[in-house]
Amino acid sequence: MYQRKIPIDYNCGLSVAMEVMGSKWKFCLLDEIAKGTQRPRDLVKAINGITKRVLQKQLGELEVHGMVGKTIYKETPVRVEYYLTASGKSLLPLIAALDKWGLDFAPRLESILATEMQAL
Amino acid sequence: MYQRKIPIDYNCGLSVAMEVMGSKWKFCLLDEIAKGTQRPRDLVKAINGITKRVLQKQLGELEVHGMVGKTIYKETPVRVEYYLTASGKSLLPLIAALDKWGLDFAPRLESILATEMQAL
DNA sequence: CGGTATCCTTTTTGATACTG
DNA sequence: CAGTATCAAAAAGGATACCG
Repeated sequence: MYQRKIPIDYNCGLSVAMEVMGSKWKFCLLDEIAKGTQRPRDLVKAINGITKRVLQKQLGELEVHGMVGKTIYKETPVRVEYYLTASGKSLLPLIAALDKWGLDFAPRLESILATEMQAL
Repeated sequence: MYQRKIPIDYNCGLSVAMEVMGSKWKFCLLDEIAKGTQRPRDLVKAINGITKRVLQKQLGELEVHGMVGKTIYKETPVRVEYYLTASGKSLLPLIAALDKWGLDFAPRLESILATEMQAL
């Protein structure tokens, strides 16, 4: 049975948003699918550092939460294509904003981390 | 020394954003500090489910990344107040958007999870 | 190829106690 | 009160093998 230590607070948007998107790969994943990468094997190649197992798990969660859907082509070997649902697409502006923020902040972060490493 | 399995890609905004904000409490934390909750003990009370230890760790990371700063008042017992830096404040619109998205999506998530539980 | 299961390692977390 | 350390428990992650 579905269990959570801390129940979701449906009156708190951040609580809901974190339930759905609170894993570090999910923004990347939706972004990549939106860009047209639809097949699992291509997603593994496209997203630096993700493994098959983790990808599979997060795609499954995104599917349960209604952010993505998939089409199965019964060829051999089988082909599967993921796509964004309407809910998933509604996150795209947010993802774009996050991406933009990250790009703006990148130089500062780089210098911060350089200093950190120097200190050690 | 500072170690990462997957180096940050400074050309990818999402990579940078996830490095800084990719823990599920950080959005909540910045939001709560922005609302005026500044002291660690109050943050623990205000944020449902967070523990002192985790709070401390994430505040430390946010501080290293330049999202928050703190003022130490040398009273007894000591009093510490966290505040948002300019960088931290620059995330507020994003947090607000995320919060709004979550509120909009809440009813749908609630019904999805209800169905999930029924199925088991 | 997509998906699942297994085994094992690494991280994260919770509870607790201690210091200034 | 804020912050750190310790230890045990839980969760997440990598590698691999197998099935349809």
